[in-house]
Amino acid sequence: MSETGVDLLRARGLHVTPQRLAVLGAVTSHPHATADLVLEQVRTSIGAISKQAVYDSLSALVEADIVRRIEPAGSPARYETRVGDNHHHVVCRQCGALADVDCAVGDTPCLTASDDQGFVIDEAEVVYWGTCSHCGANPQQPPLTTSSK
Amino acid sequence: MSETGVDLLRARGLHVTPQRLAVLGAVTSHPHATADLVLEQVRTSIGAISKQAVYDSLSALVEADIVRRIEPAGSPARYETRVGDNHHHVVCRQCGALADVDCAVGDTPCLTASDDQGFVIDEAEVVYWGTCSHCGANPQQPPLTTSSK
DNA sequence: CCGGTCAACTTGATCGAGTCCAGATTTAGA
DNA sequence: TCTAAATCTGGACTCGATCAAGTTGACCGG
Repeated sequence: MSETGVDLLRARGLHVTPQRLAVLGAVTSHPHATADLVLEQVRTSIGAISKQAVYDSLSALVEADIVRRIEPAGSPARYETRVGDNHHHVVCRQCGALADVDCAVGDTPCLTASDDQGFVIDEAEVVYWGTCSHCGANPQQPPLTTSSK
Repeated sequence: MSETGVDLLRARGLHVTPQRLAVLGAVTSHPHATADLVLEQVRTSIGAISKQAVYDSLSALVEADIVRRIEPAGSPARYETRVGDNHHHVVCRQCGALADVDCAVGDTPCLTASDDQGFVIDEAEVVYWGTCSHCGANPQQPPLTTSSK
């Protein structure tokens, strides 16, 4: 609990600024947040911040392995603080909802391609596509991205 | 071999137009092509087509399960004609090169998440990240996306 | 063969995510 | 405190993709 973010930043040799702390806090309290949502959250918490500062802070945090960036097809980039564990994601085709799932087999079976084509593989990313429980129950009423506006 | 594309389109009840045939041909002869590359290729083959028609044709083909759309993070969408078989992709972090790989275990081990969070999963997409043989050999000289232009 | 109907195409504008740039400000360490 | 380096601001801009209105052309029935 004493990992106040300050420690995390200091440990990486990054400057400690209110903006970065707020960005880190926003990502922590809103897993899978988009850059846009982070911007809103940070503005709520510290009053004002530029879009540029958010992107830069997020990039710095990703670079420092403090947060992880994920980009499901058809969605803007999302950020989460869970790094290091080998978990994957489920995406709802209808509403875009995103949830965490642990790796299917526990180990890392998917990290070994049968034929690596000469590539040196360092990461396997798994995205499950399907329908969330809400959309499965209400197939006619997509809760998001309706043609409003 | 007699699947001249016309048959494929007819079988799905789609109108057969020169534009769609050309788009399908471009994707067939250029696996993993971006929409932009398809546009170029089609213009070379039939002279003129609008960007809109390319996107529309590609969407129709994807909808009809004739082509598959893949969207690696940080890249524009790419299209390929291999549908039905359960293969995945390797992406080079440096140059963005993309190659096919078969599923690691042959079956579909990755299609079963340990905890589906209430989602009904219908597809598992695996993306391997790494370095291609070319970039591994020339780490200092990224062959693409240099600051030209 | 001929026309009718509706899908498909064209043009042009728009949108959203993300990046880049120049300049002002702030931080860390001695 | 002082200095160099890193960071933040605000706007313009790129790129991929989509929307909207109107015209063209493919398919079907007569």
